[in-house]
Amino acid sequence: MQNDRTGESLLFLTDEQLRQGIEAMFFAYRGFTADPDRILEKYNYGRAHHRAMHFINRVPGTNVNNLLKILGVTKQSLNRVLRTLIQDELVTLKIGTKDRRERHLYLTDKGKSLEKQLSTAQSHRMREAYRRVGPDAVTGFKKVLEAMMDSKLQVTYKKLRSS
Amino acid sequence: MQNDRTGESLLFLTDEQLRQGIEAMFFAYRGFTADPDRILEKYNYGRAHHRAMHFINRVPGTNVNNLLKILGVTKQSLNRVLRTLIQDELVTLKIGTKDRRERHLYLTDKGKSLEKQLSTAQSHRMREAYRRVGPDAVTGFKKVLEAMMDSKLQVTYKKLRSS
DNA sequence: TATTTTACGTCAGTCTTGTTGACATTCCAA
DNA sequence: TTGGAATGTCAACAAGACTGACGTAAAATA
Repeated sequence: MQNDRTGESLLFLTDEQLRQGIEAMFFAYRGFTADPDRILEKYNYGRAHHRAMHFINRVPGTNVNNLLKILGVTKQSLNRVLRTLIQDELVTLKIGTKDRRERHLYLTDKGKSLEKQLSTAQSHRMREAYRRVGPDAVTGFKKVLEAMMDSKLQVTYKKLRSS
Repeated sequence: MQNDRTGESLLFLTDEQLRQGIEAMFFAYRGFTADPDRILEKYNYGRAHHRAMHFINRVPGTNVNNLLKILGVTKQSLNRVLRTLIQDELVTLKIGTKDRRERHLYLTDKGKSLEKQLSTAQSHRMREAYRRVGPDAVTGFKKVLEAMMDSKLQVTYKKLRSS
């Protein structure tokens, strides 16, 4: 309805600009997932498999609980995905030595190969986008995204950065 | 594995930085949808309903085909959502006067009210993020998102901006 | 040592949201 | 007048999320 000019330093922010940001997120996320989705389809996997593989690759030897926290799904949901990945020999389990209740997850060579394919496709689009807009825009991009996360996820995100 | 320094102007882009961007998108999208999701749950609606309402609000009187292009789903999938929104009197149909096959979609007052609730919640988070990072970061944020869209969606996005 | 808690797996059932395929209706335009 | 476009709808299916309940092994603790 009206421009929203409540705060002192917010003068540059109109409802229209916020709405544009919302729509940009919506459309960009479609692009973000489009390339991996096409590859996954060929193997009869979905985004859930991609996400699991991504973070197992990122944090090799992670236990199930930790992965659950990162992904934000239930164990039943993750388990279904993990089971097929293990059956297909993309992921292996190792029982913890210190705490034998824990299962540590690793990508096999086959798993690493598919993960590489997926991340290459996804990175390619991001690299192209970065190249077109320049480094300053990239800095801003990441800052806004980080500020949009729930605080718990922000912690998770930062932990991953420093690992 | 190794730093990726293939192109001339890409020296600033490492695999690690790209991966951070990917993870930032993943985590931020969770934040992006979290607040509306909580509201939708109370009404027994899902994200699909939110998206439909958002764009019907944005382009009042749009026909079904146009909405399908924006949303990128099948008509059967959209129809299910649309049917419940019409039953619940959040959306109304008007048969086209020029082409009577077309159905033009509008939000009712009730629909506008819920849409407002949802967009307020979503905007609030984005406004906060913007406030924290400052205007330059916001510009970069939008630039990168736009560059990440499929070219067809980029056109759609720009059309919405100028409408 | 006995009990409780934790980590994990699994079975069963449900929901949302997406898909394909087929078919009917309305109606514009050639 | 007829072909094709815009739309609605029925049916069937799948991915991927959820809840709830139950089981097992192992660690932690009382």
